[in-house]
Amino acid sequence: MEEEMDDKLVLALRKIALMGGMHDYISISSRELGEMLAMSQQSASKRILELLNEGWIVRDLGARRQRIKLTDKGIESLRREYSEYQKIFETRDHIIIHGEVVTGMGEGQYYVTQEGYQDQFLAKLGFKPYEGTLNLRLIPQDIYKLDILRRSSGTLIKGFEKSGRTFGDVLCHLATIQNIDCAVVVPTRSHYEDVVEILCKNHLRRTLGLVDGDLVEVRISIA
Amino acid sequence: MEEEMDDKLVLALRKIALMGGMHDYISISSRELGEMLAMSQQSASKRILELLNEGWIVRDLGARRQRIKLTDKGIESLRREYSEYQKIFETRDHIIIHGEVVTGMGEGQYYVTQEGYQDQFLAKLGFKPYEGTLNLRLIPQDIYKLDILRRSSGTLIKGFEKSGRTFGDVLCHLATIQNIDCAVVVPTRSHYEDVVEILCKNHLRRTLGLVDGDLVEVRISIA
DNA sequence: ATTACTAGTAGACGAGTAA
DNA sequence: TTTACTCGTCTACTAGTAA
Repeated sequence: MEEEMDDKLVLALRKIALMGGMHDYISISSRELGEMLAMSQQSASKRILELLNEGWIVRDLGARRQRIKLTDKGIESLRREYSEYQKIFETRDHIIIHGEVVTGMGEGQYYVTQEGYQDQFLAKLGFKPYEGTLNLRLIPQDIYKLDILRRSSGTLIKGFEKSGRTFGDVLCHLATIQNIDCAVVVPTRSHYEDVVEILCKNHLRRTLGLVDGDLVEVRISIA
Repeated sequence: MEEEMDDKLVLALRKIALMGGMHDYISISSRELGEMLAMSQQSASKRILELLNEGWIVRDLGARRQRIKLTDKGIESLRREYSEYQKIFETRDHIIIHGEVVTGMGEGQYYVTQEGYQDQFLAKLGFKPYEGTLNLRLIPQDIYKLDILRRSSGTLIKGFEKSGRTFGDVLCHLATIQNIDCAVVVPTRSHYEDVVEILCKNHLRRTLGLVDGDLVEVRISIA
C-alpha cells in the first residue's frame, strides 16, 4: 500500500517538475494541476497533500495561490524513474552489471585451459585468459540484464570434441572491470542463472585485490 | 477515459521494456509482470490485454509461456515520457522555445535604438542589434519556459533616464535561431506574457525570409 | 478566487475458478 | 503449470460545499 500510490504521486510530481518546480517555487493551483493530470481540482488537492506528507514537495500556502517546490527527496524520486528510462533507451552500446565475488567449483579453470578454446580466445577476444575465471553472483535486480546479453550477438567461441567428451559453444561479451579488458561468459538459461564468469588475461582477484563477497561493477559492450 | 488509463499502461509497458521487450520478444508470465507492478496475476493479465488492445505490444501466446515485444507505437509512447524526463533533467544548459512570428507595436524599435542601451548591447551581447526586434508569440505549451528564464541569471541591460523619461532594466538571454546568434528579451510578468522579442545584428525577417505566422525555434542558453 | 472536507459512487482490483 | 473469465469488495475518484 505504501509502494502502491507511488506511481500516481510520481506522475503528479513530474508535472510539477515540468512546470519548473525543481528549480524554484512555482505558482500552481490545484485546478491547474488537476487539468494537467486530467483529474478534478479536489483530487489534485489531495495529491498535493499526499506529496507534502511524503516529503517530496514543500509548499508556501499564500492567501490567493499556493507556491510549490520539489524537495531533494522529491527530485530523487523523479531521478529514479528517469534512470529507468535511461536504462531502456540508452542501452545500445553497453550494459553495466553488479555482482558479488564468489568461489566457483573449478569448472571455469577446467574449461578455460582447454586447447580447443584457448586459440579462439586469443583470436576473438584479443587476449589469452588467465587459467581461472572470476565468478560473480549478480545482484538480483541485474539478473534480467543477462537476457539482453543472450539476445545480443556477442562473440561465439565454438565448441569441439576431445577424446569422446563434448565441449559446447561459449558465448562471450567483451567487457571491462575498472578499465581492465575482460570478457563475460553468459550462463545458459538452465544452470546457475545468476552467476557469470569473467575471463581476463590477468588474475583479477590479485590484480584488483578482490575477495569473496566484494561487489564488482562490470561494463559490458553489446552489439 | 481514453487518456485516463494511459499512465497505468505506460507503467506496465516500461517494466516490459526494462526486461528487454524493446529489442526482441521476451518471455514473461502475467504473474511475473504482476510482481514487478505489485499487483495480482489477474490484473497483470488484464493489463497485458489492454496493452495489446492499444497496439503497444504484440504477443506470441505459446502453450506454456507467452512472449511479448513492444511495437513501434509502444516504443513511441515510452519515448514521450522519456522526453518529459529529459526536459526536466537536461534543461541545465539550454531551453528551446517555439513561437509564431508576429508584428509588434513598434516599441521594440523605439527602445532598441536608444543610445543608453546600444552601448551595453555591444558590450554585453557581443553585437549591435538591428534597429528593430523580431516578435514571437510563444506556443502555449512553451510559455512556462519563460519562468525558467526569469529565474536564470541572464544578461542584465541596465536602465537609464533621458529627458525625464525612465527606461527600465532589460533582461536578455543569449540565444540562437538556426545557428544565428541573437538575444531574447523576456517579457515582465505583467504584460504580453506570451510574446518575446529577439535582438539580432541582422534583420531576421529578411535574413531568414520570415513572415507573420511562421513558426520559429529559438535555442536559449541559460546559466 | 482559492484549498480541502464529507459523502456517495464508479470502476479497479483480487479471489475463485475454468480451460 | 499457464491465461483470463466472472463477480464481489473496496479503493479512489468526483460532486457538493465550507472556509
